[in-house]
Amino acid sequence: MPESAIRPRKEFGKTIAADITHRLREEIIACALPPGEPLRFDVLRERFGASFTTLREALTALAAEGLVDAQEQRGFRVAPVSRQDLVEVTDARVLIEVELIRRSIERGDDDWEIAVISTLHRLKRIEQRDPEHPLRDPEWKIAHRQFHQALVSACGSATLLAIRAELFDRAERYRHLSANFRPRPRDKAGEHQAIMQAAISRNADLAVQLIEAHIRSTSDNVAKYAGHLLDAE
Amino acid sequence: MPESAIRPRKEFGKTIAADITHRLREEIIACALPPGEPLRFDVLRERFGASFTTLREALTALAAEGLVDAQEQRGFRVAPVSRQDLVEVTDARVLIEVELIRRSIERGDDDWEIAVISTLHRLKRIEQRDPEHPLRDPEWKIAHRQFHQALVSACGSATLLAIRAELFDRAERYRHLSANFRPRPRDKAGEHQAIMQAAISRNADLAVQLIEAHIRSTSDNVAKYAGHLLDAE
DNA sequence: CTAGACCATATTTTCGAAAATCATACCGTT
DNA sequence: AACGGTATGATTTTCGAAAATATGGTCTAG
Repeated sequence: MPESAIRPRKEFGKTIAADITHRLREEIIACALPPGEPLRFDVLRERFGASFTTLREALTALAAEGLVDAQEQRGFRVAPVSRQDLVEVTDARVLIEVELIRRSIERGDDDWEIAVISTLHRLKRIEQRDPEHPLRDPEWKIAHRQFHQALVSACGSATLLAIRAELFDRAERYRHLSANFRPRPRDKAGEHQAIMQAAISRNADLAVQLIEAHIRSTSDNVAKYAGHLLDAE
Repeated sequence: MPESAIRPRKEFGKTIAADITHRLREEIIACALPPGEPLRFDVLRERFGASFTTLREALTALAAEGLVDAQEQRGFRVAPVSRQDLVEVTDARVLIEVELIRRSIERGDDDWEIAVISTLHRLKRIEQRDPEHPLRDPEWKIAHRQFHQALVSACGSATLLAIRAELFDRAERYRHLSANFRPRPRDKAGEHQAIMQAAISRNADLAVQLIEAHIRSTSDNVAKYAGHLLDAE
């Protein structure tokens, strides 16, 4: 297969549809496709090199995740943003993440501790490299996601983890939205370190308190520096 | 349009895909399509009279809801059931529903009270008609769903309501699974009445306690009477 | 000048054929 | 007999044309 060796067509999944779902998700989260933007098939077809129906499948999946808004007979658009939605997402994240942290701290074994410690370690390494604009570094984004994922990974519920992951994605889009206007990243490194320590030392109450503050302060920052974008919709 | 006047093709949505998504969801929840059943396109094509790609879109949407299991390159199947999944769904429902009941009781206005009272009234009316096998009566199912929906409808978060709705659907499938083996329905009418009264009188702690017991006892019944089906998978 | 009907165009939605992939049975070799 | 490779049929996945629907502009009647 000479062609696929040059530029593999399917990078993330076995099917083209799964691949495009993944790429579209990334672009929407990163606000490369801005909120509210109409997703016309002609444009998508050229950009992603797939047919109508394949794109349709991807958009349908993303609509179920809340990243795309399907308007029957009138196509799709990137899910709009709003203050209300930001509040709801933040709120839902706190409710669920707090519970999952508690369960993970209660049930986590050695592997869990190792995962928490090592993902934080990697995150800090990457931050040292370029501490200015972490959100623009794809590696930082992945490492950040993996650290937070590791924290709750021992909760024992795949169902709640899936819900948590969707909410995390939706929240990350808001972080990107405000990244261009935020003067300077606040001290996330310190917060992550404190959360890790509370978790590893099995201090559930403290970990929960820190996580909630972490989620809410991020959200507050978005509202503060991207407020004008939230009202415009 | 003579043909569509005879048998309208799209009953639930403007698009055929949305319509089929709806119909497939109903059949899966009702276990007309049994858990684990392979969903082959030839069969679906004949049964629903739609083309490959339209069916694919519907299946993709249901996969995101957790009612269908997509196995890349090897098609779709009805999501399997298991003890573990039942426990997770029950558990997640309690976590979320309890919170939403609290918020609804705190925020609910007159319209909310009226909705709770009237949906329960309708439910009781239907139960009087045929108290034996409520789950086999489509009207009872709708009324039951609407009562529980009304209870949490004033919570103020569309995001959490959407998550709740998905979990409700997944739980309802388990109820259907055990319905054929359960000797007799327990006293749901009384439970619903008590929940309504606690909610209307703004007794949040009591309402929460009753709802949790309601959800857990339903789940326990499923495990008790459909246990053999859960282990077989 | 406004409201409504009508046409032309743009866009989405649906379809079935064609390509890609998987599962199975068969065959030859060890 | 066990194993590995290969051909065959079944099934999924993808494609672009065709149908259905929405959009926007023009004309006419009131």
